[in-house]
Amino acid sequence: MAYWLLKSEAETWSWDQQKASGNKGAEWTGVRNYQARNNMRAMKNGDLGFFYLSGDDKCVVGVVKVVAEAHPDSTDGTGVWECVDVAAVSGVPKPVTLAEIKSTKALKSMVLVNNSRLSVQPVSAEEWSIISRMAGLKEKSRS
DNA sequence: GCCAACGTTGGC
DNA sequence: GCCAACGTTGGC
Repeated sequence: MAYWLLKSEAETWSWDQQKASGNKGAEWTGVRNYQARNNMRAMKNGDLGFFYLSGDDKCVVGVVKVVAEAHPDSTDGTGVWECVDVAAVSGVPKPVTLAEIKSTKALKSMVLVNNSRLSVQPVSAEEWSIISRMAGLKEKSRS
């Protein structure tokens, strides 16, 4: 069981759209970066991820679950890029902002802090539990 | 709107 | 295979 962080812009793919896709989820398309693609290839069904908004929002707003492992990205014609399907698990009672993450010592080494441009990132179990707590998620929704 | 960080491209 | 030029992302 691994943890991830998936970045989106609200204008492109919002949390509302993610929720509306229901339990079947939706393809996480549009990733055009090898490191991000490789992270998606490493995802297993049932892995959890934070849904993070970049741009104006810059915060974790929800939790998603991998429901289909890496397969070709239907929006890509080159055959190079892949995506996974993710489904919304729950929104967070209290969004966790990038500023909060940056000011939390234990999260200093997060990829989000050190390589903010990577759009699909691994999250350690410790980071997952800290942010879950900050977000006001119940124990059940954590690991 | 600016700029730093990073990735990709293309010339050599 | 190196590196300069360029484009994109994302935080401020």
